[in-house]
Amino acid sequence: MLKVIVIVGPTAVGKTSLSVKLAKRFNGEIINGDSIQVYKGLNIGSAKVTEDEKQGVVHHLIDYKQLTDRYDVATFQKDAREKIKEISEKGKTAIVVGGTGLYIKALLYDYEFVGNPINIDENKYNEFTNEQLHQKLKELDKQSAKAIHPNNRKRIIRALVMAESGIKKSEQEARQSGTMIYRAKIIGLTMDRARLKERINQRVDKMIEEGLVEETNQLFSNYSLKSQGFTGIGYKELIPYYLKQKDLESCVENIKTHTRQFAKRQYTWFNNQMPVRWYDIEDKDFLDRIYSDVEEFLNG
RNA sequence: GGUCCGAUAGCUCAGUUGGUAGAGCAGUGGACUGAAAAUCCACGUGUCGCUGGUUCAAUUCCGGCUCGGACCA
Repeated sequence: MLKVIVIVGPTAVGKTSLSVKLAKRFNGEIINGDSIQVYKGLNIGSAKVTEDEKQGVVHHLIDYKQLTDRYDVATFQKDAREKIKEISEKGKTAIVVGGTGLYIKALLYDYEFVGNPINIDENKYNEFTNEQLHQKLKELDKQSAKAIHPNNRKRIIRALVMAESGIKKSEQEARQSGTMIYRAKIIGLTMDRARLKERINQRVDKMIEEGLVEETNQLFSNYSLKSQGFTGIGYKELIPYYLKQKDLESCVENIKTHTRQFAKRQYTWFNNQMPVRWYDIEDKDFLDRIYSDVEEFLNG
């Protein structure tokens, strides 16, 4: 099994900075594990590493998709696994860093996505209520229907489409063992929640100062507002401002709120879905502890 | 100075024909297998501004006060 170092944690906690430090110290290359930073052009709002911050460290799976491209877990899983292989073969350390829980989990575990991504035409289901769709799924894939809440329309439809195409979601999942296919050292970065909030607010204000509005105005005038990349926090909230439907202040307030809520969901995921070893960045010796733990991991 | 309106959850507000109250948002916890920065679920006790009075009982009715806001001077 290949070894991989993984850095996770809520947004704004400092994953990027740690990743570069580790890469430099342990001869590593970084693989982005973040669903929004893969997009070209989403720089300020996605808090993407700058050239300066990279300090010469090689970064993968960043800036490699057009805004209008679709992107999904399966693509990430495939591409990231390739990168881990390549980096390992060079004798270097693969460091995955990102906040997208599902992506990281699908990468590390034996999640299996068969076939090609299905184009889902949601309009096809417009005339049905949640209850009706759920009922329909119950007939085609009872297991999945049980696992998905009736109000979670998006997931019900996904499972429905899969069942109709001949691959039951529940069966696809049953084939998996639920074990990791890498030897992973999962580092979780954390800090006091109240102070993280404060930090998030400051970071959003800084993004505005650094020209997030200019960045988005540019992008919005060049790409469809429905582009997948614009579902990212920091972008979708500024669309109403771009369309002159809302004032800037309230849009910025929304960015802050959504970022906080996102951070909370990230905690829920990383606390409950993966074996994360947490390090509090406010402990004076957290870096040293990480260094020695990583060293032990790489030598062990 | 006078008149009127408002004061209820962190915020915006609803409500109680008198029997101590509930929505949205925020917040907290949780779920998560092809859009995941997405999607979804659960959780609502707060001196009902303060103070007197009427009443078996007042957040609700009456008086005074305080603080907002509007209007008149």
